[in-house]
Amino acid sequence: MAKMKGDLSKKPRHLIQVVGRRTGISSDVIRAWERRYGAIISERTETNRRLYTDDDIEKLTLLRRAINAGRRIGDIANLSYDDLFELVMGDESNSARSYARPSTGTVMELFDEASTAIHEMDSKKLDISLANAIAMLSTTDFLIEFLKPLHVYINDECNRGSIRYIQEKFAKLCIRNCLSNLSTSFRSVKEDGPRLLIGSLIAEYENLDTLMHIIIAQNIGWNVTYVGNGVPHDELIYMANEINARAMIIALNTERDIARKSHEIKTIKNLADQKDNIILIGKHAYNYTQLADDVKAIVSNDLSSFRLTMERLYGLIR
Amino acid sequence: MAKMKGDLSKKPRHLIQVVGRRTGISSDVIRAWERRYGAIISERTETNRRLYTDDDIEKLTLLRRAINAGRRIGDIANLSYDDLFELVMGDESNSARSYARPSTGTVMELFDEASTAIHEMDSKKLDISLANAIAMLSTTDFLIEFLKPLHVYINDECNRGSIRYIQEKFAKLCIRNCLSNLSTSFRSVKEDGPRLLIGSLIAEYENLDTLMHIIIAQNIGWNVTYVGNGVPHDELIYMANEINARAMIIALNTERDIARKSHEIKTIKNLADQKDNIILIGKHAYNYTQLADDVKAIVSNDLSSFRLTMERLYGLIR
DNA sequence: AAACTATGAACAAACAGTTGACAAAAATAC
DNA sequence: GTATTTTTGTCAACTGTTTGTTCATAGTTT
Repeated sequence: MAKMKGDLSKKPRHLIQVVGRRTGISSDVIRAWERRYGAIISERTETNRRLYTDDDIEKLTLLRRAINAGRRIGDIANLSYDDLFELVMGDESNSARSYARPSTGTVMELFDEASTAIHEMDSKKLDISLANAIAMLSTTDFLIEFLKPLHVYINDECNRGSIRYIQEKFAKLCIRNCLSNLSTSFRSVKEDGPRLLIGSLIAEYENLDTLMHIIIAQNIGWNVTYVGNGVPHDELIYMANEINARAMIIALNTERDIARKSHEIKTIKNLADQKDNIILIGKHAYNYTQLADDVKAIVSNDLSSFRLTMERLYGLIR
Repeated sequence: MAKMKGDLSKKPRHLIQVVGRRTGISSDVIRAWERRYGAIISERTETNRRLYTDDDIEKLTLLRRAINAGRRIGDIANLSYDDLFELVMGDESNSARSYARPSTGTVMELFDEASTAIHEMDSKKLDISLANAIAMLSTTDFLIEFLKPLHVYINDECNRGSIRYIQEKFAKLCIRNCLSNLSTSFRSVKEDGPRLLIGSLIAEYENLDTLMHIIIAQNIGWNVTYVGNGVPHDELIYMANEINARAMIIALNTERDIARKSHEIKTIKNLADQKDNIILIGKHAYNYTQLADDVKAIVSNDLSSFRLTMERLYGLIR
């Protein structure tokens, strides 16, 4: 994990399409911003293709967040990263939060900062670490390179006994909090993306991984409705049909009641209007591979493959 | 709050829409105030768009608070910032005890908006309603006049069967989300308030009411650490001592295991460094009145009395 | 060949500005 | 207590600006 930034992040290596997907800004718009305001002027290949760096992506992400908060692109396009950052932070919190920006933002340092806060049980410090990580990293990197490893770390340390149960709890609540905030800041990005229902069946617990999946789906452009854990399958069907969900995600994180859940998933498949797009995620999703084959559901075992799956689906639906 | 003001805050850089969002005053009104009373005369861009400074936003916010406190815009629009500030401080301290200020019309409308969103199962809409309510109301009003009734409403409607289980779940998750955001936006307001530990004992569920209590405590100035539900009492003691908590709040929302919990609360009382400040909140806190007398804990049955209690304690400690 | 990218022009929707009108609420007069 | 005037938020009509999207044309990649 923890690939050092630095090396890669300065290298122009992303095609415009990739940038579009990762930032949620269409390629046309990125080009228009360049043409009209010189917002991001990228390198080119010998054949004139635009190539963007990770930093470009981060700036674009900030620009989009600023626009979300009511800014006009023309006014902010050529602000520096720092000014933009300050602006976005001000906009997104009605009462000005103060973000302490760490000097150098490698994933490792961010990680250390967060784990120290957990050991010290300092929720304010942990909050700030998480906010910093969001600010420094692109959303995908934040989740995949930073938060997911942090989550694993917490579980491991707790199992090893080097942090206590209550530290695990408090840390996970801070993370949940942070994911909530992130989710909210993505909510109004796309005018009206296709709707996506996320939940888990009875005998499942709430899981931070599920929340991370939500962020990724929102980041792509889905309009997500999350209904939490332990939902009876007929309720899921009802809601999916009512809100005209174009896809449904079922989180499977325990090994209990696999038989019953399998049966329920089949029922959902049969009764939901959108029969085609059921995605199974979670620690124990692999137990349902056979079932998934039978009913043509998709099993997604990690965040990266989930992102690809949801991007593909998003493309198909539009 | 340690952000270097200076450069940026004097620069006119906010469009009217942004100002509207941040102050909760509609653009029409901002323009009307300028036209009629010269309240805030902003700079313009070359193309005649209004551009406001941070200071302008603060003055507008003060104006709104003054109006909330019963002033007339015509009388106060061209006061200086300092005069306005004193006025508002005076007004708000005089009426500080009566939280019934918002015209019922506003709250009603916000309430309708939210309940419609719940019936329609539109999480985006519900999010926006909640955000609107936060923008329109003071934090206390938001919680006591708006969110608490909404919470009760959801429970009632679900019991009556007029909304379904899944609607209840999704609505509560949206509210939780919103409370998380609110909590984050309060986190760094005060530099370092006294620390407060909030959690619940084993055999308790997470409850939105608890989250509302967190906001209120933060709003007063406490530095809150929330450890969630179902925490063993010895873990609570450990953490309280480690972080040097000046008070501990225990949420009691079920009627299970009252005897055991009573015993655990006694143990906490005996072993925690700060023995004096234990506050019992929640639906079933009243079951512990006798115990509270014995161990000199405080029982708080509703948000208003909780606010008073925490204010008093805050005053005593500082 | 199909999918992707670049460019510049054109377009439409959303937004901001101005002015004037209106109605509900609040203040004042009677 | 009722009638009036004043205050104030909202809205509509119209003009101009900003900005995302689309199209036609042409080049590149696989």
